[in-house]
Amino acid sequence: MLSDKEQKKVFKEIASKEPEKYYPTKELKNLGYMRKHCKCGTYFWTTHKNRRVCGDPVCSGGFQVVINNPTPKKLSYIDVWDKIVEVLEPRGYVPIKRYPCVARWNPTSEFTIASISAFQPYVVSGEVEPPAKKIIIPQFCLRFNDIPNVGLTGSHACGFVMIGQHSFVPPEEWNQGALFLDMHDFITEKGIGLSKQEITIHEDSWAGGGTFGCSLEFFSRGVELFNQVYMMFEQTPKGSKELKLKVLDMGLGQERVAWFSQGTPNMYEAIFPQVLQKLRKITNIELDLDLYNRFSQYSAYLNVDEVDDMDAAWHNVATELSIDVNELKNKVLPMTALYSIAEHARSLLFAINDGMLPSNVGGGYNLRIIFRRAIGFIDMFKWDIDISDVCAWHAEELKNLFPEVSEHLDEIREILDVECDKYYATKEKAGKILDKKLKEGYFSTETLIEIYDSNGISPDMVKEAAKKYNMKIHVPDNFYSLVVERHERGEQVHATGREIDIDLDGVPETKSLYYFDYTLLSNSAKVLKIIDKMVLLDQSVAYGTSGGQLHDVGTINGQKFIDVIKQGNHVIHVLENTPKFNEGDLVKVEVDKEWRFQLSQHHTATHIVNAAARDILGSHVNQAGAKKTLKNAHLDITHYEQISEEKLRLIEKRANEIVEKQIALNLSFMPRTEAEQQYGMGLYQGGAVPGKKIRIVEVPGIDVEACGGTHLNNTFEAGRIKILKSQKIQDGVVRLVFTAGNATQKIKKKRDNILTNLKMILSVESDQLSGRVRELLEKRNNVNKALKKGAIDENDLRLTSNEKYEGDVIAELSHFLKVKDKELPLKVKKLHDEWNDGVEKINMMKKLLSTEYSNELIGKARDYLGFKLILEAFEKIDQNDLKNLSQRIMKLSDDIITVFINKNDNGIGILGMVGKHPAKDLDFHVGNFVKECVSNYSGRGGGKKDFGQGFIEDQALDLNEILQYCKKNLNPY
RNA sequence: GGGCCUGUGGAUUAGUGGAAGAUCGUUACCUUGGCAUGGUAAAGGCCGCGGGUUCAAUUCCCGCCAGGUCCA
Repeated sequence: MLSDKEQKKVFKEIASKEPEKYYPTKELKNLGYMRKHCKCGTYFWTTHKNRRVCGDPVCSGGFQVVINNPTPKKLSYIDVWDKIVEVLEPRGYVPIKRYPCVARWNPTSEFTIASISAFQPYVVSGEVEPPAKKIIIPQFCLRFNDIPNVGLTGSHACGFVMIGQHSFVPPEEWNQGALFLDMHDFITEKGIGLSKQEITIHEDSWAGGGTFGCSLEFFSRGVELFNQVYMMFEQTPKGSKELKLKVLDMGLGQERVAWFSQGTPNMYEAIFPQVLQKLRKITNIELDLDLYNRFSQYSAYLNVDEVDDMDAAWHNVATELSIDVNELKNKVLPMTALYSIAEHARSLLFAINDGMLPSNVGGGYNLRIIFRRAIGFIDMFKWDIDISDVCAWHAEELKNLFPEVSEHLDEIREILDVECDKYYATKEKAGKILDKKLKEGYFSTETLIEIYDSNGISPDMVKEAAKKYNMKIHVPDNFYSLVVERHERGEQVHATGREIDIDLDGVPETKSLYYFDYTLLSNSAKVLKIIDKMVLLDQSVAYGTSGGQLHDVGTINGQKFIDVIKQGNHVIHVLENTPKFNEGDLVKVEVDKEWRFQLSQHHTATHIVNAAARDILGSHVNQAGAKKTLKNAHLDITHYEQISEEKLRLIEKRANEIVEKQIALNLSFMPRTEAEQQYGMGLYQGGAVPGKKIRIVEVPGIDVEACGGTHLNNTFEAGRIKILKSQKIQDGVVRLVFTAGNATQKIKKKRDNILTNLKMILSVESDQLSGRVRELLEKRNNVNKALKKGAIDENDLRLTSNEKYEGDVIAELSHFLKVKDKELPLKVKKLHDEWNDGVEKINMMKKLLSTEYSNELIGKARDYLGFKLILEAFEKIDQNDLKNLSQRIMKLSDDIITVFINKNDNGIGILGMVGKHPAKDLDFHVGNFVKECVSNYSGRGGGKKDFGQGFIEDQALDLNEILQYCKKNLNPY
C-alpha cells in the first residue's frame, strides 16, 4: 500500500486529469472562474484571464495582506465565528461547542490537532453517529511542531481555532457542489465580503489514516484562508474503494481570517489586540509599525524549518528593507518576543484548562517547552510580566466565545507558579554546572551532548556562558543528530516481546453478562471453541483482564480456570488443565465470589477516589492510569506536585464520606454521542473506549465514566477505603495506592503487626513511638560520637521520651527514617541494636574510653626512630573501637605510631596508625606493614601510609605470635 | 512510552576501596564607643534507603526511593 504522502501525490494527478469527476467544476465555472496551470504544477481557478501563477506565497511573492487590504468588512477575531454561524446556520449547519484540545477520547493522538479530530476516529469511521449531519465547530487546536517560528513569522501559532465545516453522509446524500458553495458564499459578499477577483482556488488532494480524497484550497493575497477536503475513498489492499460514509473536512483558521480581514501587520495584532495592549503598557516597547508592516511581508522567509542559515536570512531581510541588521533585530525582536509570550500564554490557558499539565514526559512536555520559551523572553528583556496574568487577560478577551476558559484561572495560576519555580531551579542548576565545566578549561563535543541530554543545557547556553571565560565553543553542525544517535544506541537494547494474538477468525464474539450486576456469578453457555487449555463460550459472566482490572477466576463444569483474556470482544477462559468437555457442549460457568467481590470493590473505589481527589486537589485532576488487583488498587492522577500527607488524609476522608452516603450506582449503555453531550469528555477517564454504544458507570452526583469493569451496586458496598501511599511516578502524574473492603482489613492487620513489633522493641505505646524513634536516632548518633571522642553524656544511655504523636505513626516514621512501611521494624531494631551495643560498650569499656587510659598507653610507648610507638594486644574488642581508641590517641599527640592487635572469635585483626609528624618524616608505610604481616599468616589487609588494617581468619592462631612478629619487625622495639 | 544525569553538615559543593574535607551560614570569644568589617575557635554528617562483594564500602555491583533532563 502507498504511504499517505505517495497516495496524496498519486491522487492529485488522477483528480487533475479528470477535474469534472472530482471537483465542483460546474459551480466554479458558473461563478466565472477559469482553470489554469501554474509553473509549480498545480491547477488552479481564477477569474483573471491573464493570471499565470497560483496563490501559493512561493509562486505569488509572499503575503500582501497589509497593503491595500481587499476586505471591505473588518471582522474581529470573534466576529469571524459569528459571521460563519450567520451564513451557515440557515443552510442547515448545526453550530456545536468546541471539544477539549486534550483529546482524551482519541486513542491515536494526545491533542486535538484539527477540527476533524473531534470526530476521530469513531465518527469518521462510521462507528459512531455524528451530532448532526452538517455541523460547524470553533475547535481550539494545539500543534507544537512550529514553536521556534511563533512570534517571528507573524503567522505561526501553537494554539489556534480551526473552524470546522463538517458533513457526514452516505454517498447518495453527498452534494459536493453545495458544500463548496456554502463556503464560497461565506468568503464573498454574503460573508466576509471578499470579491471573486481576490480569490485563487487550488486543486489538491489529501490522504491520511487510510482514507483519501480531493480538496480545494482557497488563497487570497498569498494567504491560504481554508482548505475544503472531500474524503471519499479508502485505501484497501485491492485498491481504492468508495467510503460508505462520505466526510467533508473543511478547516478554516479563525486567526488567519481575522488577520486577513483586518489587514493588521501580523496575525497576533488581529486576534488578541487587548492582551497586546496590556503587554505593551507594561513593557513600554517601542512600536515601529511601519517597519513591522514591511518586515511582516518577509517574515515567511524567516521560517526556521525552511531556512538553514538563520543569520544569513536575517541579513537578507535587512537588505531587502534597507536597514542595518542589528537595528532591525533591536526593533523587531522585542515585538516578536511579546507576540510569542501572548501566543504561548493563550495555548497554555486552553491546554491546562482542558486537562493537560506541564511535565517532562508525554504531551505535557510541549507545554513546558512553550512555557519556558515565554519565560525566556521575559527574562531576556527583564520585563515584569506574569504569564498567569496574561492567561487571565486572554480568558477575558475570549469570554463571549469560550466562557469556560475563565472557570479555573486560580488553579492555572497555581500550576504555572509551580512550573515557574521549577524553571528557575533548573536554570540556576544549569548555571552552576556550566561554571564548573567551563572552569576546567575545555569543552568536548561529548560533554556538550551529555549536558544537553541530561541537564537540558543547550549549546546556545554554553556559548553564552563561555563568553565570560573568553572561550570559544565548537558546536558540530550535526549536533542534534548526534543527540538522536545517542538515544538510538541506548534504546535498541530493550526490545520487548509482543503480546500473544490468537487467531479467532470465524468464532462469534462472547456476550458479557457481568455488565449490569456484578453479583451475577454463574451462567450456562455453549462451548464455541477449544484451543489447548483455552475455552471460548457464546456467553460468560467472567471478566477478562482489561481496563486495569484483573481477570476473574472460577470454574467451567467444575474445572478451574486461572486466567481470562479479553481479545477484542472475545473472552478467552484459560483452564488449569485440558478441558474434559468438547466444542458444542453446554457447560456451567461459575466465578469465584470473594475474588469478584474484592475486585469490584477496588474498581468502584477507584472511581470514588478519583472523584474525591478532584474534589480536594482541583478540577485539573484526571485519571492517567489505574490498576486493580486483589491486594490493592492504584490510581494515577494528573497533578503538578507531590501530594502532602494532609491532603492525602482529606482525600481519604472524602472518599469514605462518599461510601457512607450509600449512593446507588447507575450502570447503563448509551449511544456515544448522547453520553458525550450529557456528561462531557470527562467520561473518558480510563482512556478511549471503542464502540457505538458505551457503558456508562455513574455514581450520581459524584462521578461518571465510560468504563467496562465490574462495579458494585452501591458505594456502601466498597467498605472502608484506605489510602496507603502516594508517589510521583513522573512529573505531573501522582499515583495513589489504596484498598477497599476486605483488603483494607488485611492491610490493617499488617499495620497492626508493624506497630506491635515497634512497641515491643521500644516498650512504649503507639502514640509515643514517633517521639521514641526520634530520640533513639539522636542518642544512637550521640553514643557513636562518644565512642569516637570519649566524652560521654549519661542522658544518652537511657531512652526517656514520652512525647505523644496524634496521627498516622507508620506514615510519619517511614517518612522520617526514609524506609518502606514493612521495613520499619527492621530499621528500628537495627538502630536500637546499634544504640544498645554502644551503650554496653560505653559501660563495659569505660577504662578503654578514658583519657587516663590513652595517656597510660602513651606513657608505655617505646621510642621508634625518634617517635613514640605503642604496640598493644587486646582481646575481643570490636575493630571499630580499636580504631576509635587509636584515633583518640592521635589527637593527644602528633608524634605517635600505634599498632594494635586484637583477637576475637574468628581470628586476629591488626590495625595501625601513624601520627602527623612521623607520617611526614619517616619512611614507614603502615599499610604495607600490615599487609606483609597478615600475608605471612594467609590473612588479608592493607592501607595507606598512615592508616592500615588487616585480618587473619584463623581461630587457632596465637595472639603472641603476631605480637612477636611485630616486635621483631618494628626495630628497634 | 524510551534513554541519560544527580543525591555528602542548614545552603552550595570537593572527594576517594583504607581515619569524612572546603566555602557560606550558625554560635562563642577577640578587635570597635557602637555597627559594618576583620581575627580565633567551636558546634553541626543514618555520605538518599536496602541488599551484595571485601579484611575494609560514602566510594564497586544489584534493587528501591527522591529530584532533574532529553527524545518520540
